[in-house]
Order: sequence, then structure tokens, then C-alpha cells
Amino acid sequence: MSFRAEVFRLVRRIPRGRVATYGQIAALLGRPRAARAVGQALRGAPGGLPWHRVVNARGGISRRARLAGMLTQRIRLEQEGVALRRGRVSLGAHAWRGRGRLATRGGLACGWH
DNA sequence: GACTTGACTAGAC
DNA sequence: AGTCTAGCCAAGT
Repeated sequence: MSFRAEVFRLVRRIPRGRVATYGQIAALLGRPRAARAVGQALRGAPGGLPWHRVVNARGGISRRARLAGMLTQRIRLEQEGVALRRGRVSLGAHAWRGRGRLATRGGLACGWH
């Protein structure tokens, strides 16, 4: 299975109201340094893929992502209940904890750092 | 098979 | 808080 296909599969698992970072997706695929490649994969994302739930490490929408077509990423996130403050998502509150691990609230500010 | 290109990131200034 | 730099890695030439 191509790297790109695995990225799509993983992104589809991000639930509504949650967001994941490029680096997080890469890490879950076993390639902690491939964040960039994840972005490239999403460049050709098929319709229906919740790509808007993927943001950069600071919780922000990347410049290129906007140029790539959308201001809609912010709108879609807000429609799902993900608030953006000063252009950034509150990762501590909305970050997707894949694997169900680290589900407890408090104490664990950032799972990946 | 050797470049080139980024929806990235962490660290240094 | 911004801006640069150097690694990184899948894809496209």
C-alpha cells in the first residue's frame, strides 16, 4: 500500500471535532520525520476526505493550504466545533488521540513532544 | 537512478 | 513574536 493511501486511511479515522498534525499522522505511520510527505499526500486528497482536520504543529492552517484553495478549512473546522483562536486550533483541547491512548484529560498537555 | 519540490518541524538567532 | 536553516521523505521529472 502506498504511503499516500495509508495517509488517507488514517485521516479518515480522525473523528469530527478533533484535529491531528502532519507530524502526528507521519508518526502513526511509523515515519516520525515524514510530516512533509504527509502534506504532499494530502495535496492530492480525494473528495470526501476530511483533510481539514489536519493542521500543522502549531495548530495553524498552513499558508500553502490556503493557497491550495481554501479558507474553507477554518470554516469546516468551526462547523465541527473546533474553535480557532488567533488563527490556531487549541491542540490541548482538540487534538486527536489516536489509539485511544492518552485519553485522560489533564496532566497530558501534549502527547507528542 | 539522480535531481527537484514542497499543505512540515525543531532549533537557533 | 518573526525569520532562517537544516534535516526529512514521498512523489514527480
